[in-house]
Amino acid sequence: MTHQSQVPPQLRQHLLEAIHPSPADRILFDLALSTMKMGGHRYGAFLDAATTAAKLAIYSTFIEQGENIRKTGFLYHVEPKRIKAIVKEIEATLAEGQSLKVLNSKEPYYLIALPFLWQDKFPCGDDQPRVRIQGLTPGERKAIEAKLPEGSPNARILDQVEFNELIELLHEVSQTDLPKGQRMPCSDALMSHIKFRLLHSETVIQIDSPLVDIPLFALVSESYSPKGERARVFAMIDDVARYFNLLQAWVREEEGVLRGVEVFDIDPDRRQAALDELDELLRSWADKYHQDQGFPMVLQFAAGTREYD
Amino acid sequence: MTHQSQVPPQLRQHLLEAIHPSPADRILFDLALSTMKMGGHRYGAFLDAATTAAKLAIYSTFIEQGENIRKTGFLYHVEPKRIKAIVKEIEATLAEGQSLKVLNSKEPYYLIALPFLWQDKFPCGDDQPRVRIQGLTPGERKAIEAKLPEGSPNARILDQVEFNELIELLHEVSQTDLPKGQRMPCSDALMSHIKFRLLHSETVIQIDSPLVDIPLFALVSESYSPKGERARVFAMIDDVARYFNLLQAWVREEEGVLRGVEVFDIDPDRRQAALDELDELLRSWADKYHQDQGFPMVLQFAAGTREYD
DNA sequence: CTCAGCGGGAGGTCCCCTCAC
DNA sequence: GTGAGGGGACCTCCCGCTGAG
Repeated sequence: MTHQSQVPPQLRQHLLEAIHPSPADRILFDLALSTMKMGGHRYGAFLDAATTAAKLAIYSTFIEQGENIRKTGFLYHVEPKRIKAIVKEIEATLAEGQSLKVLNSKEPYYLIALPFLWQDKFPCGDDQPRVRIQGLTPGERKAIEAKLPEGSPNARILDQVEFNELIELLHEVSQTDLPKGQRMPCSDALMSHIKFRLLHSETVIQIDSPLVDIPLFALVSESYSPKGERARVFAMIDDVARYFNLLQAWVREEEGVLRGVEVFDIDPDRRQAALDELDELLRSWADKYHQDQGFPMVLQFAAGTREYD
Repeated sequence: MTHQSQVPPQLRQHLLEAIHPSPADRILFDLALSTMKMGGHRYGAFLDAATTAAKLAIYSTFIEQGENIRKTGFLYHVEPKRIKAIVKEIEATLAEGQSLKVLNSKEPYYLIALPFLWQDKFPCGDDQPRVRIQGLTPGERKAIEAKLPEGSPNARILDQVEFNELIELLHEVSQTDLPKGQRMPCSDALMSHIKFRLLHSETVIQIDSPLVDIPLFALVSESYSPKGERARVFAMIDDVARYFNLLQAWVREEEGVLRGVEVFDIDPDRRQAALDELDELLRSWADKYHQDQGFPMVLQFAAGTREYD
């Protein structure tokens, strides 16, 4: 997973140069990469989330325009019929909870929850055998268990059927919040997708042994995707969302908002020292003005190589 | 326009609390508001742009996976057939220029270009009459021209037909880059949308006079949407895109990247002074380390009210 | 067995129309 | 001018099936 989850900068650059996207397009592209490639969300899930965002924008305008369907329709080039359906859908959500398709926190539930549910449903003590297939000698069991890498969680090795059922269960659980109308059945295609994601991310490995005629599956990681990188990607998305929010206050010209961009060139040898100094500078500035029970503030900053001019 | 282009914070808050979106969803929502409500893009244009972004993400993975259609399909839960079509579409774009639907720079061309094209095609000298309708006495002309607000650009007042033709021309021009296959005809619905946008933003006003039996249209602004706010919205989108890019380098743990968030509380009376000091602090830090011909760097920062914890 | 291709259903984006208030 | 209907075309996201290798 690690080597693929990195976006190759040269390919990204190549694409961006050819398409010449606007800044808004670049945000969408970066967001798609973050959520789909790194986060493991489905293609359709990303599109649904974008649609939901646009629906919310329409709804907010609908309210501002005095609940005028026609005006809202003209503003965004949407049919009155559709506006009405969107408004109804959103008000249903406001009234009785989630029915809009959004990107669930961080990553799809059926991926992140798998290690926990596996260990919960198929635990395995240190001295218990991990393989529970009938008709194997202790030696044959050990041969299969020897294929597990170091540090694998204590969990039973499952056969094809058990593994499929586990995924199916996870998929069911992940949809409990959704209204009955728009639940996706756990189709073969979806099952293959989830399986592939788990194997590709090296959360699970497949063991093919000549001793058994069906493939076996073993949990080899405590969590989906490398922990450090996942945490950083999540922090990145969070930072961008908050930064976006700050800048909106700046656009509205509210009081107590500062926004700035400093463009400069630097001696590469002094770069790290400069960044360290900056870090310290900002920290001490925040400390200097911090006062308990005061007005809640946040300062965000990022510095690095300048790519767009 | 000015009062509507502001996103009402309380409604935004209400929606966000009810939906409980992930940070990625909030970015999408803010982006939808910025491009659609403030930027004037169509609903469908935003969805198309989001789809394009997801297609690019798929394509980049396709390349990384050694051009393996099936693997890519499994990773994102997309049919091989569809992958193939997407790859073909993107490679056509890479080879022979734009064919993907993106959000054109800043705002839709048919809106921002209108004031310029109007003044270009229907200029009007200071001493020339702005109304060129047959059968009006000079006094009647003056009565109509008196309805124009102060500071209106020097341009002729158009009748219904001329105005429609102008919009149609603008729409044609805005599509010259697109391949023939996916050009939208200037339908009645689209025409109404564009007209409504122009009237709503107070770029154009409609004049109904009992002296003439058809409605007249007058250009009353040099540019679509308030200039200052539009500039700030554009800067915001640009900032967010660049900030996103910086953080991706941070996620990859590249050298020479600094990322930080400072959370603190402040005495409201000292807030402005603190922000002024911070601004000066960062400026002098950048000046201190600036060196011509050095390594290109950028520092971005934003500070304001803390809303999400 | 895998793998490519084909058909179908559901739903959404577009377009246009009429009729009552 | 607004709301509430009707219609149809087209595309895309999903699914399942078949037949060649």
